[in-house]
Formats: sequence, C-alpha cells, structure tokens
Amino acid sequence: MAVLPMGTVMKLTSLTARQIRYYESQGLISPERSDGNRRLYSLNDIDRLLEIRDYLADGVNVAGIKAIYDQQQAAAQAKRDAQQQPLTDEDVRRILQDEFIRQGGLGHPEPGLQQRPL
DNA sequence: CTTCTTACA
DNA sequence: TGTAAGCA
Repeated sequence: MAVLPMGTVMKLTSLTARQIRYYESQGLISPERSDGNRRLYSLNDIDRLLEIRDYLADGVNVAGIKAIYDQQQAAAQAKRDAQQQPLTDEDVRRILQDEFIRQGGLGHPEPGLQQRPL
C-alpha cells in the first residue's frame, strides 16, 4: 500500500521534507520504510498530510491535531469493542424500554395519533 | 541524484 | 522551520 517517496509526497502536499518528517516524529503519520531506510508513503498518508496541512492553516497546532487523532482512534477502538461484545442484560433492558416508550406505552402522546393499547 | 540523520541558527 | 554536513 505504500510506494510514494519523499519527493512525490512533497509535491502532492506542498509540504517540505522537514515538515513531513517532523509530523512523523510527532506521531501524526507512520510511513513505512523500505530499501535503504527510505520512507514509503501510502495514499492514506497523503490524505492525512493534506488534512494536517489544513488543520495547521486553521490555527490548530501539532499537539492539537495529535489529540484529535488520538480521540478518533479511541472512539474507533471503543466501537470495535462494543460490536464484539454480546448484548448485556442492561442493554436488552434499555432497548426494550425504549421500544415500549416509542410505541406509546408512556410519555409522548403524539397529537392526532391514537395510542395502541398494550 | 534523492533521501536520511543530526545539529545549529 | 530552514539549512548544512556526511552517509547510504
């Protein structure tokens, strides 16, 4: 997935090699390495760099961008965990209660709609 | 010739 | 960040 060398990335992102390497040192990107220890960037790295460039232009510092990506990573991880975890009794209880209320069991008597007797 | 690391301004 | 030095 990674094939682009520094020179290409520089042109594609309008960033200097110095900046690109610095963002990497700050954990914003993780390009692969290949032959003589040369960085190989993927298309995802390019997208990320463009995003970083825009954030910077909007006044967000590197630390801030780092925080954003860390949070997104945490959120994605939490979602994965949730999807692999079977529904707990608590989840089932909440779902059934929400469904009960939605069908008009209690609360919101929508104007014009007749309540369905249970 | 291109990229890399390290170090100084 | 820019730039220079010395390698690979």
